[in-house]
Amino acid sequence: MTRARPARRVTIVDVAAHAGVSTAAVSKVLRNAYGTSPAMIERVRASMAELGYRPHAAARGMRGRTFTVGVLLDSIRNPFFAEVLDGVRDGFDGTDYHVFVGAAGFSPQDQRAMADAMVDRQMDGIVVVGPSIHPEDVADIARGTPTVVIGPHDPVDGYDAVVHDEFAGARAAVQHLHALGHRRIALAGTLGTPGNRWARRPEVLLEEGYRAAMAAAGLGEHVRVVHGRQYEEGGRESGTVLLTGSPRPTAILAWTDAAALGVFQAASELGIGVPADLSLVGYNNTSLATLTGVALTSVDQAGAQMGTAAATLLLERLEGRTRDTVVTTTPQVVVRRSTAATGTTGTTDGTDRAAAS
Amino acid sequence: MTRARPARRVTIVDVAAHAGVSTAAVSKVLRNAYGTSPAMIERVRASMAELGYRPHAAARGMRGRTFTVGVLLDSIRNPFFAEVLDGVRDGFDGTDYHVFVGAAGFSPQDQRAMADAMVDRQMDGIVVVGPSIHPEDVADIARGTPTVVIGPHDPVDGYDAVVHDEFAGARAAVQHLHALGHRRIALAGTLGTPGNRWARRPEVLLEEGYRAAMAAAGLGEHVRVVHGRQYEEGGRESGTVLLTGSPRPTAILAWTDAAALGVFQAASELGIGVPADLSLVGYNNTSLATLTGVALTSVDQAGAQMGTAAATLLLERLEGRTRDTVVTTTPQVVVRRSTAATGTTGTTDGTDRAAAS
DNA sequence: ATGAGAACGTAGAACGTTCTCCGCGTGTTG
DNA sequence: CAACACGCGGAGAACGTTCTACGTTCTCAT
Repeated sequence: MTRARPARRVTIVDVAAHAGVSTAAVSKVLRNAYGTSPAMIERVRASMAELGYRPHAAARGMRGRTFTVGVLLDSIRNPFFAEVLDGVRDGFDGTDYHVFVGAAGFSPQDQRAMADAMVDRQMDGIVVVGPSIHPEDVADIARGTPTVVIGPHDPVDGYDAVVHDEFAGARAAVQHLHALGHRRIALAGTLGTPGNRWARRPEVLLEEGYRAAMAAAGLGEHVRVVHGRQYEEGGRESGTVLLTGSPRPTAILAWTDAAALGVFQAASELGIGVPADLSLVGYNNTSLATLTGVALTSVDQAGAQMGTAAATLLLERLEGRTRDTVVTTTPQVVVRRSTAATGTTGTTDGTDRAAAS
Repeated sequence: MTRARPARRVTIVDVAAHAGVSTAAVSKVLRNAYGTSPAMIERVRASMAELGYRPHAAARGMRGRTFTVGVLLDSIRNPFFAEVLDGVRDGFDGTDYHVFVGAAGFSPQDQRAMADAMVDRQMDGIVVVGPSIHPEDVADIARGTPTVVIGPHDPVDGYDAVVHDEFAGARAAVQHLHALGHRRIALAGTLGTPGNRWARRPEVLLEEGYRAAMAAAGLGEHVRVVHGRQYEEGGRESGTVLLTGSPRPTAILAWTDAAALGVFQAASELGIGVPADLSLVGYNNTSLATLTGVALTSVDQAGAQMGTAAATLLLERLEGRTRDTVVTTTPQVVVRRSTAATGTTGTTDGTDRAAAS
């Protein structure tokens, strides 16, 4: 009513007194546990509403659940994560769980510390997105707290995973480019985060898929891979290397939309037109792909869907499932204006000298 | 050592037993409170290390602090928030506090619910970034939990604020453009989030600064303002409106980098070159500004610095300060390649017919 | 009527901290 | 030498839940 004093918190005890029942009864209503009559539920609910009761999460944490799940990632800056997060939030919508994000930074120590912080705060579940943090650490944490990993394809061990079929995604991209007549299709890849110990990271599968698809299309001799750093700068560096090399590729698949934009930048600087002289395919189909008139063709990986899947898996774990489960999502090439058929320009020099990575 | 059984948590009791002291003593060491000898501190510390003790945040929450602060924002997607968050994390670096992000979405109800969730989890402090959430709600929450608001210029009431001088920023942008010879300088602004009840939101000050600067430069008759929606789409719509109107502006100041990219897109679609036919200035100087060869001139608002300032203010509050404090950061125009002097192209038609907003 | 269950509620002990007293030694002072 | 202060450490009561036991009452077949 009046905003008055600092207003001591309304507790279960207050509600119990007001409703004329025991605290245990109130607790039961709260958790809709066994042993409550409709009449009592009604009365308690009314009291809770009237008093404006809100459960004290910390106190809950001492006994049971905190109704909190943590999403652990390296940086907010990655637009793909935004999609995943939306999916996770969606997946928990309608439940009593709240989602908090921990942006841990890139060092393994910091990431481990963040994970510990989540555990210390009695979070009920943790979603690790992107191959942050060491796999052993994940297994370690999963021993105490239900955990879902989004990204790496390594065999799970006491936790669940949501993965995307990068192998198929790379294949689809190569096929798309090959269908347009491209033969010298290069990959701007990455070696991944230093210190990362996952073996089967998304980038690894993507490269395997690329190589396999090239071989299957009879383009094995045109395989060309450059490993760059993260984000735009990495893409720009890789792009420069690829586009100043000889023979120059007519198409580049980048392992990330951001990297693709970096390649685009390198191309502009070299006076190479996209898609006239170079077809460019990104990966993840984030908002970057549609930005700024680039209209990047990109492989969609349905980040939101992956997030929702992670939420569902976590909820199942919280319900008691113990068998490790892996969910795989499938890619889809979204064609925009950064890819075009070859031969639309005279840049092709006919020679097709091979160049392996 | 051995990873062994599910490993019951190491508690203060275990540490006490191991060090041969009371739990109270351990607690004192933990909080470096009064009444401890160097010898005892040493012994307890050793035991904590050996046993791998980590404080149980939920239990702490029942009594004192949880060493947790929450950052409340609408969406992770905003790259400016990424900068702010980095600043906040920086500001808490070296302390025992951990930072968690709540992405609440755009509805006032959801934002309030998120704030409540943070309070329920006994977070020690809350940073509200961007004019999310109602001001009355903020005041309400601040009554129980130290709070810092980043963005709006409304008078504070029981909390602290970090604001940026958008008035000066807009003025600097206009001056920059005017110095390049531009006279028909338009503003692609916004009406802000619907349902938002802050009166002096950043956009409002920005528009005021724009109008004042135009007047001061004797360009009052060229003032032209369009209010669009959020992000790229909004910028694109506004850009289309402005660029198809007559007389067409030779320069546009957008209230956000994303909006500026939208304007850029609209310009491309209309065959209007940047900066040849149109000079474009963004706001916030986020990573978007450097992306994709756009090389956007933008007004830097030092997001990281704002975040750090917020952290500092919060720490001070937690130390006991009660007087409301406001920190203001100053803007700086970062010139890139989206602005150029007029007259470099023949598009100028000489007529300078006025057009008020 | 009687007893067996089911249905409904309650008491009270955790959970892991913090923090207010309280007491014990050991000087220090009048 | 009594009185007192001070430095150090401990006992134990919170904090707001959950949940296991355990009563009590009701239902219903025998």
